Amino acid sequence: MTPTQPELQVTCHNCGFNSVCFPRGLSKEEIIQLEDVVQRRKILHKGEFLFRNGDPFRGLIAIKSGMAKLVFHNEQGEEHIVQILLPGEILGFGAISKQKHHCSALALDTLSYCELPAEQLHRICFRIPTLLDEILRHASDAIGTQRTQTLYIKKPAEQRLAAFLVDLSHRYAYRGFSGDHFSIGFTRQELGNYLDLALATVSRTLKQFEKKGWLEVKGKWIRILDKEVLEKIVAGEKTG
Amino acid sequence: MTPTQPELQVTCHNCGFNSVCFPRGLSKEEIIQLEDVVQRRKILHKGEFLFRNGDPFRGLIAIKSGMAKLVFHNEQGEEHIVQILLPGEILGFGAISKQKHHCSALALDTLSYCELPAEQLHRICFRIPTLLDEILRHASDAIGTQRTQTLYIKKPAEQRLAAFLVDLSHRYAYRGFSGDHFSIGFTRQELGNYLDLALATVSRTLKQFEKKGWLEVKGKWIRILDKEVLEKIVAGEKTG
DNA sequence: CGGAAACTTGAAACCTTTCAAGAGTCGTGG
DNA sequence: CCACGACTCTTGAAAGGTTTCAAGTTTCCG
Repeated sequence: MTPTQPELQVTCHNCGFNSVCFPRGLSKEEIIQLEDVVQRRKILHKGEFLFRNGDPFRGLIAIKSGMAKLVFHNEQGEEHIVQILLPGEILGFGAISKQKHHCSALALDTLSYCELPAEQLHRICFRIPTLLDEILRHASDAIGTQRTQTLYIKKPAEQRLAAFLVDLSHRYAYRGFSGDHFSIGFTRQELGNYLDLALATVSRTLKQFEKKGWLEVKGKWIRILDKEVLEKIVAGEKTG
Repeated sequence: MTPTQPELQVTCHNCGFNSVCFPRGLSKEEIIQLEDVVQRRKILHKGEFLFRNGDPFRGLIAIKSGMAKLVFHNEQGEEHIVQILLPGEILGFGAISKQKHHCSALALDTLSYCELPAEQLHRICFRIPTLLDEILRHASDAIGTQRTQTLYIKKPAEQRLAAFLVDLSHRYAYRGFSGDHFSIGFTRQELGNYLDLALATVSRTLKQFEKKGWLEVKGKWIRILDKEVLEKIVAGEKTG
């Protein structure tokens, strides 16, 4: 609680994400306790790493601004994008088990983040019992997210892309951004990698959605024009 | 600690899985404390539910014997098998977040299990600090498992099936069973559902592995004959 | 403004699915 | 103990969705 930059310092209690991030569900007093251990990290630029595969687990990370991608590298050196992370979202749970990262995380654009240090994690859970529940909830959410991802990969290209867009839209909206006009962060190549589609298929399907008037595509920016149809596509209802 | 069936009662400290299940990493004294809250449940028969989609989260479940499958039902009523569970494995983490289940779990054969009740979860973590770490580790493992599943779905049929078999083999071996001769639990239909392959493709690919002498297939029973080749397939190395 | 990177788009190739028919397996009852 | 029926599995052939390949077009950034 000794801000080094009084003017600029954002702490948990005055952070816009405190209802979705680490402090979710905590009382004002508990948030103040939490601030003691949460570290505000410096800014990263596009392509810089939050952590690399094999790094020791240093703590849970909350994205404050910008986007990140989580990538897994297999034996053959192929890169698989595992997750995309928006402001207000937390990453690092996968590394708790073995206390080291099995993925790399890197900035998709300029990014800032906070960290709940690993060595404090245990102690702070005991100091703030509510936090334990919240950490477990976040971990549980991470399982659900990953399961949803698996389920979508099993559907045809159209549904897969629609599911991605609808999911992103919800996540942006939930965190206070526009759910109708947002950046997908990924290039077509990366999006294809994430959804297990060829670059060409992503491009074609996106164009098809645009032709039908369901959305407007401008590079990485998407404007959702007909969310209901997209949600029907996700649900598997056929649309001419 | 008041066994109702002194002769038959298996408690954590004398359970064969206590190095992989809830008690993993706990001292003898801690295991005794844990036993106080872990409930031994009755036996289920094939097709009976451990819990159903929408049920309130009653606690984490550890399979003591038999196999279970975790299935998700989407809006259209399609069934997606999310996970297969072996003896000594834990399920239920996905339900912590919303305190209710989004999947159903049911016995693939005769099955017995233990439960760490939800209402005790918080308290027991405070009584046994080591358990908190272990619960977090198990949750973290669950994320890793689900991620691995997603990654395998992205590969061709051959690799996908090989990955499933090698994974199952490792998991059986890790829990003290034979890693070379085991049951896949699933029918071809279910295995196809799980791996996102048509029933026919599962059958064909399995037959192909058998023809090449990598394994012996007898209904649901598999005997691994050449684990090294299978692992090469998983890793993506081509094999004539 | 120019070059590199990202994206679009068509056509052929390919893996997997679907459809369908037949063989095998299991459990129950005569 | 064998027969029967139901379910499961195998296997072939055709259909289909995606990928791959490749050649343009656009966009981005120095």
